Amino acid sequence: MSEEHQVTTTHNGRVTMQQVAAEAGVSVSTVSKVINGRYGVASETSEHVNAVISRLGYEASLVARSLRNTRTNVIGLLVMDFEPFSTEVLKGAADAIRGSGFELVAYSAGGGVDDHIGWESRALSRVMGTLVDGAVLVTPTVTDVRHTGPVVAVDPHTGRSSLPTVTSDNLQGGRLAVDHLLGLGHRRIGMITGRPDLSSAELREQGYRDAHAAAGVPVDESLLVLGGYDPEQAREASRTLLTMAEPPSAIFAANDISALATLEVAAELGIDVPGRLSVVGFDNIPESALADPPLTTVQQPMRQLGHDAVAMLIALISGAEIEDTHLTLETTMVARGSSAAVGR
Amino acid sequence: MSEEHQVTTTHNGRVTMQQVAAEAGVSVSTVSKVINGRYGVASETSEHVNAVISRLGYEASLVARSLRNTRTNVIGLLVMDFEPFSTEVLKGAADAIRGSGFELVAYSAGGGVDDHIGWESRALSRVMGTLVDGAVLVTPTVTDVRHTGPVVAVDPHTGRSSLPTVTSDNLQGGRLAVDHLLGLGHRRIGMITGRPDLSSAELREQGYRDAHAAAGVPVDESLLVLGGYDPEQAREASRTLLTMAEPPSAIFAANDISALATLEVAAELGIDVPGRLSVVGFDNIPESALADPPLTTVQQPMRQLGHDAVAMLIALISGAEIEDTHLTLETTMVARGSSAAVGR
DNA sequence: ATCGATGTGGAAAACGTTATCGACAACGAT
DNA sequence: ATCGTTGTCGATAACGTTTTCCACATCGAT
Repeated sequence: MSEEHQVTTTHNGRVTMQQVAAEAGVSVSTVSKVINGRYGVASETSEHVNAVISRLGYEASLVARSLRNTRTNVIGLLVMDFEPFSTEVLKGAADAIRGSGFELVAYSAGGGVDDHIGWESRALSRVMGTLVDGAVLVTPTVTDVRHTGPVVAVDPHTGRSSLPTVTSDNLQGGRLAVDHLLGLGHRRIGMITGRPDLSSAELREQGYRDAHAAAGVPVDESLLVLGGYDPEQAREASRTLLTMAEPPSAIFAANDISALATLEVAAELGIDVPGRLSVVGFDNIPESALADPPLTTVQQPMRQLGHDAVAMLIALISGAEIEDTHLTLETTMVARGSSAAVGR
Repeated sequence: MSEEHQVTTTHNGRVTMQQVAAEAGVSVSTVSKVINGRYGVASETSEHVNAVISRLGYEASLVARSLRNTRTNVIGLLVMDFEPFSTEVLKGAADAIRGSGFELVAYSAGGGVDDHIGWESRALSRVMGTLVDGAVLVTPTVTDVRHTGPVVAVDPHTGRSSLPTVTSDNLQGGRLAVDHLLGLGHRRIGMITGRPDLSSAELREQGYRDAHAAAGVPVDESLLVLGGYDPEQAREASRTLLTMAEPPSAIFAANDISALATLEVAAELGIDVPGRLSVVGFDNIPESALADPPLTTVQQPMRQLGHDAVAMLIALISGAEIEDTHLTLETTMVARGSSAAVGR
């Protein structure tokens, strides 16, 4: 018996197309055709080659294939870190990828996050066009990115950006929160505002104003205090509001972090929540459900963000011309224990 | 001025090494040497080439590089789906990857999960040796996998497996839970057991027995009822236990899912928890903290699992011979409102 | 002047695929 | 008999890197 047919594995341990061809007694061209179902191979040989393939357990090298073709059928999702927000987005993205013919891989910047600025650009240019056909960028604040290919940003804060974006409707969310409080009878509503450089903060504040305007309630400017999305600063702001001569009966914080700080300050001052003070936050982070009392807040549709981002990305990759590349998704109220009717 | 230096981009939009070489007036070999810091190129030309590289924004194609080299310096993490458990593991893995020189990518099976059996094998053989140097497998139950390279499984259930495994100590966790109840004075402790085919269930039950033995409390076999990790079956089991002639004062469920079912049944029957019945679960899923009352449970060190799995994988990739390839990590008690001293 | 060192650069093969194109046989039609 | 036609298959050139090896020049020493 000839030992010619002996399968010699590569140093890698992988079976290569060469080996399949040799074992089947045909050329690599033929094997390739069989695999890709190209026309021009007798059904007889096709079956034989397939038999050899499964016997040897051959799997095509994705790397070689990607080098030859330009498409990889993989889309990447880049996150700075796996915190709750990006994790939820990731889940939504995973849902959307089903049956699309694409695969999803998630990259964390973790590897070498020496300087935060520009990591997106670098990570992107590394993978784009070689490992993935397009990318979803999940980032706290989008710095502008020179992109080599289709990119969609999921960004809770920036809003408008030069690249296609899916974001949640911060304006509507702010309105929702304040409408909720107005509906409970509150008329003096304080607000702890967010980071002034982020459009999300600006929009949430605008929502606060719009809700007041729509209800015909004048805004007392002294009730808006800067919290900067920062717990310490928010604590300070809460103290300012709650020790006023005529303190508000409710506080809308631009951020759950800030809202939780407000709850702490209220507890320190012996102010009962929601008896004497209602508090509403924004984001619905996991801690909020566990707070005492559980925090009423505005929920961002995080999974939906991920879902719509990959849907949009796939459309872009397929060469479709999208009319509006800025999607904003609606937020929802999550009413919990920290808000109640005024003067109860 | 000559237009020779005009940069012609590929169809891909990427700058290639050819273009850099042409622009710099050297050969591709030289460019490659400069990039990889090989010996044999004058510092003068080196600087010049580097200047051209940054001017053109060149980034090496990872695909081509991977095809040539056998190492990719990427490790993959395969999950069936992004549920809470695998997500936490992922976070731990991301932590462990920092500064290791590797990058982490996460694959979800989502793409084509037509048949669940064997998806691990197929996904693995697709990426292994071409896209990644090794993989961490996060899977509900490890089916044995023919692996082409270094693989570490993170498996909450199977325990012993042919491949290197990181798992949590189910035996110790079971003891912990029952010790907690014994410490509260309970002497008749029911158990809702898990799926009999999983070693995790077996070990948790053994922990139950060990704790009893250590405390010198005899085990009443009629207090062990099969729950099978399934909510409906667990509900049934709870009813059986709570309607006995001499019902237990506490129940240890092999699973948070089962424990929550027990809470529901107790509520239906008008049994006060923790007044007349203490309940302890296992896993600490997110819902448990939100249950009424919040569930006392045993927490698996999920992040640590991920962390140790990549640490082990990196060691394996580096060719280290590991003495013990089966790591089991300790669990911890999370005491919440569903357990209290007996007969309070 | 000639010979080896030494320093610098490029040509070419290889990694594992896929696509193009041509070779060759078989065969029915003229 | 000759000529397209059709069906089957294989050689070969890419894709963008890295590495090995060879060529050439310069220079100090005999």
